[in-house]
Amino acid sequence: MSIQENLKEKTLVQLLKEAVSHCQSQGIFTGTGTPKIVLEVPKHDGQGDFATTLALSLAKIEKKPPREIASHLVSALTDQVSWIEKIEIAGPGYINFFLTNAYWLQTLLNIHDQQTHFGKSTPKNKERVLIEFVSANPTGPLHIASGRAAALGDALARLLETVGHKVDCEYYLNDIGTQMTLLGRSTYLRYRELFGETVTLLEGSYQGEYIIEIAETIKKQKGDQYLDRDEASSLPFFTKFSFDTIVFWIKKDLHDFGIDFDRWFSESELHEKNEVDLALDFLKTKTMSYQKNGASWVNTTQFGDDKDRVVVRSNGQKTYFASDIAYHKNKFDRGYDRLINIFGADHHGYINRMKAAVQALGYNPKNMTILIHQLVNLLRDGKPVKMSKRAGTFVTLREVLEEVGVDATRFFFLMRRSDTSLDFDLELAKKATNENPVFYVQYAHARLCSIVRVAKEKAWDVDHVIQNPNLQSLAALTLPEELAIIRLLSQYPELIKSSAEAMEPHRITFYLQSLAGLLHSYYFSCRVITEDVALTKARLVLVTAIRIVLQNGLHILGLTAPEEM
RNA sequence: GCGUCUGUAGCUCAAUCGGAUAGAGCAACGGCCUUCUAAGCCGUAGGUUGCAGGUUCAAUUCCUGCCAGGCGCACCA
Repeated sequence: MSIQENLKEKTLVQLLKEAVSHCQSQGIFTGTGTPKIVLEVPKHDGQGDFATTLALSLAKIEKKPPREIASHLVSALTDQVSWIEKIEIAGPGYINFFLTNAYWLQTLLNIHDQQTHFGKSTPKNKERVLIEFVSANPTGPLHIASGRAAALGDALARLLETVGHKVDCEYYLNDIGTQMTLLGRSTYLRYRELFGETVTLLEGSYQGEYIIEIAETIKKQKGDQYLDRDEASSLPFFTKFSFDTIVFWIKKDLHDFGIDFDRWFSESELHEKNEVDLALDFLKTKTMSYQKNGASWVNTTQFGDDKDRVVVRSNGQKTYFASDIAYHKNKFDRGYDRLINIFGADHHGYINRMKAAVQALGYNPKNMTILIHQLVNLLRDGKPVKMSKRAGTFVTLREVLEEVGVDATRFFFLMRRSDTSLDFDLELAKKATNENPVFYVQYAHARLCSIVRVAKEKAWDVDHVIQNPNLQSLAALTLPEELAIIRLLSQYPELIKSSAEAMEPHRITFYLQSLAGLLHSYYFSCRVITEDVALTKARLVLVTAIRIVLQNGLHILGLTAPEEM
């Protein structure tokens, strides 16, 4: 890690720790040991670069006023460190640290030194992570709600990789079962209809236009050869053809959305390899399952589920849950340290039963994280659009991508915490193209590129300037705006770590907006390219550093960083 | 009824492990292009953080109860 981070993380904390023990050895403090020392970046100007609430938390133990504790601590901090400008006690007992400009300028050197690696880190425990997401049933094109899961899962994967984990992305395909049969029959009926037959659509059958589209393709390719055959012998073909077509669409939609899964895992594969039976047998030998009323149940209640769950129905059919158990066993057996599942809120009832199942299988449920994202409320002109795949009334991800654009759609989904529901107003999203915050961020990047272009046109050797920065020349950066930008830049690595820890990519969108805001403001008030050679060089280093951080952040979100707009 | 998520400015949302004066964008109003991209900048206005208690030096944050909304509670997938 950077020298600077070590300074902040270790030395400042260390100094405080030493101060505490010093006070204790002098008998000023009666307690023993040190509480956890937290450094935070104050929200307001004039409160220092870092602050600690150490004195506040010590107050209770020592039974002394926090400010008094603080002043003891500060006088114990006699060890003079060159990069501390001054220390103040403020408010109820905060200790505020003001650091020298030179300390901050070091950040710019780090950024230029690390480039795309700035913000990356190495975890204490590197994990092999499998993120399963989207996994929508392949019975129709992806709709917009899947877009949220897709954007979230992909950003999370990039984020976890940035902090040093090995991440694979997987899509679980439900390619067998009653839904598949229903899909095949829906297409089959539409096929007959194309030859002039009057058909009665099945109860609950898929009725979207796309079914007719698939039927037409079959008609084109196969003519009337299925017309005289009975349904039973035709169905396997219609089911497979429909499935293949839809999976092709889904892959294409996701690819165009910037997401390519490492693996598409078929449910049927589990059955072919007998893994479902093996998993159920395994539970039986572990006495985690039992027979009741002719069905086979897993005792999930002992691990916190509301009720026990059926895995084999009394008619002999295995439930979906049985496949899920086998699937998760399969995942763990492939050697992953951590499983992450991203579910829509309509599946939140599965959390306890899946965790219980994992535990019944003998794995630690803590190694499986189920992330719930609340649903997307689709609106059109403020009025809710009811979506049903079967009725064929839904808005596809593709439609939104074509109308709103990939970057804006991704950003829109990632801007909100995943556990709040999200209103997606189609008219607003289209109309708001120019107002979407993603453009604000991307525009900042484009502006920075423009500065570099102009500088080069004016014969500045920008590359040379950037490649050879040193603290001395950067000392020309003295404006409060410039230092504010640098402080924000220096927070980037910590932001990435905490976002990854919390699995909350939305924090990055807010960070990027703040950074873009500072840049736009700075751009308006200060010119980078001036007659002042030293100043221009220093500012070129600054703006290119901003550009690197914007690029790195946008990359994690899966967005482009355009050079021109 | 039980479980779960949410409730913060007119709207959509932030708020670092419980910290100082709760912040942005949009919408509204008033300014700024002869100078590196005006998809921008500056300013004004906007709040009893759903309600009521509790915990403590400190609560948007934690706890309890209530109110409102979303979602889920199958031998469906």
